[in-house]
Amino acid sequence: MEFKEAKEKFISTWGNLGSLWGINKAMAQIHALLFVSPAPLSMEDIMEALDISRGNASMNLRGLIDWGIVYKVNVAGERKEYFTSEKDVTELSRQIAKERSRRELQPTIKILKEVSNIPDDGTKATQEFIKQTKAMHDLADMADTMMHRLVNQEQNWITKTLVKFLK
Amino acid sequence: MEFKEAKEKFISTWGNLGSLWGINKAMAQIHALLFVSPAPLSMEDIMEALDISRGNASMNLRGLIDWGIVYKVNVAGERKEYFTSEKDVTELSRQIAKERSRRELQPTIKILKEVSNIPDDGTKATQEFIKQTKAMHDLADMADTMMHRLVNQEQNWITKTLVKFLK
DNA sequence: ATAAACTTTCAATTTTTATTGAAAGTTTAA
DNA sequence: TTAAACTTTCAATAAAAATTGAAAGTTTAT
Repeated sequence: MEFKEAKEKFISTWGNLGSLWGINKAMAQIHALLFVSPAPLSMEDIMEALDISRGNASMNLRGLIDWGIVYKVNVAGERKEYFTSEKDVTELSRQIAKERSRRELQPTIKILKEVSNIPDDGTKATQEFIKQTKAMHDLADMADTMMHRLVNQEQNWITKTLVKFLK
Repeated sequence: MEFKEAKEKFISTWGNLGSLWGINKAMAQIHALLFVSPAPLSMEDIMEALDISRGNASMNLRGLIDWGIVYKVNVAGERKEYFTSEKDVTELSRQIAKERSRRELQPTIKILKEVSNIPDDGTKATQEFIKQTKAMHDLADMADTMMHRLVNQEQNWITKTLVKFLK
């Protein structure tokens, strides 16, 4: 396999995989393209490389910036904006974990807490509901705490934890 | 909040959250419904509770069975099939981790290995591509190994690991 | 064997989501 | 200050995904 083919394969795979972390195809593909580019790219570059419209490129770049994994950069002597992605996979993971916790996990935990707090009216249906939603709440809460450990404190929590289990 | 309202809220929240683990709304809602039901439900029950068609119920129940988190059960003296979900949240997590590894992570790792193995032609673009896809491969491989620890060996790997970090 | 009870399949349709492209908006250089 | 260079917005459109419902398929009781 040659470079060009491999690059296309990587970008397309990453695009289809976007759903794994909750983003659309174009967004994931832009990220993939920037992730393997040695230098920042302009919007034109991205539009051309992925064959997408200006509007699409603009909106999805903003989305990636909101996720905190793509940055605007100024290239000396150039008027237009250039973009580059977070290159370090550990930092990338941390950023994604942080955002998913904020966007999905925390709102879910809040709702689980609410619904599991209804009064026990003594019926089987209610009792099962409370028991199950409480269990789910505790699980989600644990997962969220893990993610925060990952994101905040020790930079290399992943590495430390993994080293212990991987060898 | 009363039981009925709480139940609706839980089912609807879970439905919208389906995308978090890569399943559609109806599928996630069926799972939520079964998860909090004290007794197994028939297809009729599910269709009525969620206001969905027979075809929809049938296909999504199969999907959930394929995920290994919903089971068919026979109710004595009844001809039709009844369905129940995995009730234990730990087992549920294990099953989902196992399936996601098989469906998404492993195919991705294979492709990352392939594309990062192209010959180094000495250009900057190729060198960056190899470096970045290798880093991504290693990360994905670590994540997959973690998931396997979770799924195979120790039943309570999560608990053990978490207890260490959570207090 | 047959018919009632039940489940699955899948083409047609609806709904949701992503994408386009051109107008409006913004910034910069002269 | 103005016009060229560039970016954003958003209504219209296209593409993708989910849903329906009825016909076909299967199982079971008699």
